[in-house]
Amino acid sequence: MTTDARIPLSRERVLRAAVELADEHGLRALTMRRLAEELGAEAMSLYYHVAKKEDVLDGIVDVVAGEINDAVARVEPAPEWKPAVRQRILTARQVFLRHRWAPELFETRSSTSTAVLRYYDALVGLMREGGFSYDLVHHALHALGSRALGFSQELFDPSAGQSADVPVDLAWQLPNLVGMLSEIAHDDPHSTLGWCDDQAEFEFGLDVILDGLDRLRERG
Amino acid sequence: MTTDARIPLSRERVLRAAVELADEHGLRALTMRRLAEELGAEAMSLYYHVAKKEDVLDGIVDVVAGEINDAVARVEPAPEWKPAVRQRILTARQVFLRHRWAPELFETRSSTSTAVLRYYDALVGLMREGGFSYDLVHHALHALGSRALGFSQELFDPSAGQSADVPVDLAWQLPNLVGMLSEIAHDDPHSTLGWCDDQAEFEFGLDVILDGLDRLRERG
DNA sequence: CCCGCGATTCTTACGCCGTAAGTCGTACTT
DNA sequence: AAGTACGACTTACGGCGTAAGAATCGCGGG
Repeated sequence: MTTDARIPLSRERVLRAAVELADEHGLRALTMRRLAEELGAEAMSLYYHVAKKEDVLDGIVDVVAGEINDAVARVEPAPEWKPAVRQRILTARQVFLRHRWAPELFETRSSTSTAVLRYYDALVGLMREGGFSYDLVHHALHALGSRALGFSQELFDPSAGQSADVPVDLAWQLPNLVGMLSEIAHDDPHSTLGWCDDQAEFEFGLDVILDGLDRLRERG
Repeated sequence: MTTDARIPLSRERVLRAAVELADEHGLRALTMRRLAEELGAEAMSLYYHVAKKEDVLDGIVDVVAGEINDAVARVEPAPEWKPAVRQRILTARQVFLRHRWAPELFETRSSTSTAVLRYYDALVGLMREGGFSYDLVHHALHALGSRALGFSQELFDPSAGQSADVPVDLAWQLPNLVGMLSEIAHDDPHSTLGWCDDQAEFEFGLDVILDGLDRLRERG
């Protein structure tokens, strides 16, 4: 369909098509049949190159993590740990902006892709060089959570919680939220991601954590 | 099945059974047919009380958020904002420990449950009383992310990445990770949750953020 | 040239899933 | 006693992941 049927299938081709399909139509649209169709093949043919659908999902996580590693490899290293880590994470984030379906997938995979491990390894190295103990690095990774990889799931969309779709009687029970949102509303430009999860908010949260970690590092 | 078939179905009974089913067998096991079976009914009978499966998922998120609100309502308020917020979040966390499937669901729902809104409203109120501007509260909620509700998804399980399941040749490429994990391994007691996401790590990350926010608040 | 054989792809089929459409029993109203 | 409306049930459809086996392709040796 998308490409010539002459080209034989291969694990790599399947995974690339899967990423493309998810990019264009979302994770829900990524079914074995649809994926096969996109490759000009039948669903069962994919199973020669891929164990099961879970394998495809693990695979595209690895593909995205590979893109991240490629991207961070191209940035020149900063001298201090904090800008270095910050830069690295923001660069990784760019990849997630190209693959909006990826965060959900990264968070639900149980096995960890080797590309992700390589990413974390380099991050640990950066912090070690910056004077962190292994123990503090470990805590830091937990504190950063998904932010270490460049994304943060937003649990609720404040801009969607505005007066429009919340019934008035409920809004009366939410004085603080309503107050906050009415004050926020008018200075909010369009964001990088759709919601309120824009670049500025991500960087704010990231800096709060990095600054906190830096203080803990100084105290030794 | 679980309860007497005499009791008529109702939205509430359906949702309660759904929570119970997810608690016992995971989200994957929560299908309309299985849920009906658990209630001693047929799958299609549920649709009189519930619009569609998505409605069930939204519903059980609301049920869990309700449990959270009940739980936090029972804690006596602390005088200062930081222990108050901290206590509130750790109390909410207890509820997620009873419903391990809930984080995944909370993060993938698009519409926000009213119970969740009420939870956030109270949290905003606490921080406002503590001297936060609306603007800083807004940033704070983004910085906390899912931690505001009491959970944090772990992207990779460091303890699973130990020598056992990572091939040796790969391990050689991950010197920093291997170093960190070998040092961490022996002082790690059993955790509250299964993985490394134990109570201590959650509290560490939470305190890093709360301390950072406090400093920003002081600076006005 | 053709033949066999392994590598790759396709066909068919099964058991799940969510749910649309229509039927049936029962209890209350009049 | 008949009508009615609510609540549960039956049947059926299309889509999913994938098990099992048949068909096809490409290529090296007789």
